[in-house]
Amino acid sequence: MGTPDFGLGCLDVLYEKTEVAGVVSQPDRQKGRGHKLMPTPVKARAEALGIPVFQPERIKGGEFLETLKKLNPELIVVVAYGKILPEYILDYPKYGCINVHASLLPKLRGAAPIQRSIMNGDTMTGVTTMMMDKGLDTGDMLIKSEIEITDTMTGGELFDKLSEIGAEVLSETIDRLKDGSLQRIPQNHDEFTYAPMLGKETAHIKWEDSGKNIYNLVRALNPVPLAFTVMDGKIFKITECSYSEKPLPAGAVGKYEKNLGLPIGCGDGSVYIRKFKPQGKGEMSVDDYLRGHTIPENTICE
RNA sequence: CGCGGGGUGGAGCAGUCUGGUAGCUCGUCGGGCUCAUAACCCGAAGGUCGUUGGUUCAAAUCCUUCCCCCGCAA
Repeated sequence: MGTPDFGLGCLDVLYEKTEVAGVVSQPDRQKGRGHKLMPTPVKARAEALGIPVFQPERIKGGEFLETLKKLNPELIVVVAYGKILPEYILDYPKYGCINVHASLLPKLRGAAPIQRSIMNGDTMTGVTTMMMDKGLDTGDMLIKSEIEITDTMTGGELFDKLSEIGAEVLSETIDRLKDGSLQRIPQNHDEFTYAPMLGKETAHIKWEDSGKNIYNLVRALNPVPLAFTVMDGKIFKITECSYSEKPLPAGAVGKYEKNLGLPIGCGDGSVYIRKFKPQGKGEMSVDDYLRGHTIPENTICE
């Protein structure tokens, strides 16, 4: 069971190592301009591999139980599916339900561990496989793999790396499940943290925050959904920046500096914007933008 | 038919409302100045104004067809 790109590597692993009875993904949603109906990435891959796909609108009710009985799985693997599984599903397979989670549990339980780890300024993260139980990412851990987060890594880069590692960890988990050497390690429930879903306001830059936090937010949300600010009523999505101690009032634009970018004041100094996406435009350097536009000093960003 | 913005030399824009010589800041190339420079001065090249049809003496500009890009939304 899975929905976004993150699950593709895992699906391939399962396809190689097991007999995949079926794939469950979220229903297709209207996406993009013109409300076009787009298949989820996992669905698209599954169809390409010739695996039957199921997209129940709700899994709590009895309808899905019918499907489950028909497929009669010995094991269910859940990778970023996006719905909470009721107990009747968790209890159904002989070998239980295994989840691939993109954090070092018990840290960052929840929906958005990848972006949150960068936003928090963490230097290490990883992937954990676990036996699912009825709590939110609270089950016993199976195999864990760590990775370093560098200072410049973006959410997208980390996403790709973790997605690779996720497939490797799942592969090992499956192997050891088969040879019976898998061991369950309970989580230390006193040390957990949450990684809540990213809402729209999460991406809105709060200029009274520290330069480092804003920098982390910008790279965590790159390439999607991108951290943004509002200047003169227009949205600017920030794609590349740095921070310094140069003092400026929070949210106020300073004088453009050729080698650094456009400074905007924050809680403990200022953030230099080097590249951004003005509303209705593609990504461009601030330098290019200023050839055709003027951003007066002391313009306030909200 | 969900709402909205846009397509003008290589880049970023102005000009469109109120039709009348294709403009700005850069970049590129050539030359000059300088110990020197991403600085400064002089000069040059480079544009079917997204596409189709129409109105007009005359269309980047007004009407029309289609294409493409993007923001919101979901």
